[in-house]
Amino acid sequence: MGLTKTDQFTERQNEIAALAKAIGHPARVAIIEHLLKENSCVCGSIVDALPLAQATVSQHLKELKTAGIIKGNIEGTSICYCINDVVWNKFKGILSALFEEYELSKNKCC
Amino acid sequence: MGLTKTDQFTERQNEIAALAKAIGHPARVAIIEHLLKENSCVCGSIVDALPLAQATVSQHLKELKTAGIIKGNIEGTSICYCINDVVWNKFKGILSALFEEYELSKNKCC
DNA sequence: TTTATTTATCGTAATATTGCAATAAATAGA
DNA sequence: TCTATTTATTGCAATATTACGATAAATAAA
Repeated sequence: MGLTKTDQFTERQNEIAALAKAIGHPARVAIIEHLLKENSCVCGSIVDALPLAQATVSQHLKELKTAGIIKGNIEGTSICYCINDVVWNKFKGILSALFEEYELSKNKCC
Repeated sequence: MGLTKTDQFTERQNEIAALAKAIGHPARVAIIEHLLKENSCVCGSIVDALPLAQATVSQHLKELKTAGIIKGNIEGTSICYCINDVVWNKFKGILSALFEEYELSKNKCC
């Protein structure tokens, strides 16, 4: 119990869920927004921008990285984070398709 | 500890996170997909379509309802569930804006 | 080499989520 | 009223998430 039955769902369902879950926390949304806005995406600037401890931010960055949404490049002592183009576009595509399905469905019963 | 600092983030960040979190589980993605596909959206048909116990499905439905993504109409002994048009479109809009921001950002540094 | 800077990891506590069986609640129909 | 059907809720166990201080690891600079 307490364990999601991943193998019982389709790959697409698990994929959407994993990506959505990754941005399912305000801190991680804030990180994404920051990466979209700022020129610099050095880890430290993200930590400064968030109202959380460095360790906590690092943990959120790790989750986004695990989901594939962001990637980091080592730059001396610091790390430059940014959105992962491929995954981000895939995410966009998958969600667009989902929203598109809704437009096409005419069976609104309530 | 262990409690998300909701008040430290913007309304938009919390909004995106809450909606994303709601579809951040394969079972709930499956429910959404089912509602998009099926004519009937009676609760029982959703339970039959998912590889989970009735109580578990009911719990997932409650979460989607709490997030506002779906709504249910009582129809005799059963309940007819469907996507909440207003919230779904809002979700679409918010995410489209987020993806749009990425298109416009030219500061890909890694 | 030593020190400072930057980021990741560990350990821990509090809380949340997932899942199910059992049971309750609510209504339709006999 | 009694029974069957349908959905929600309760109670519980297992696991996951969130948060932070302390500390480790890795590199730059003195």
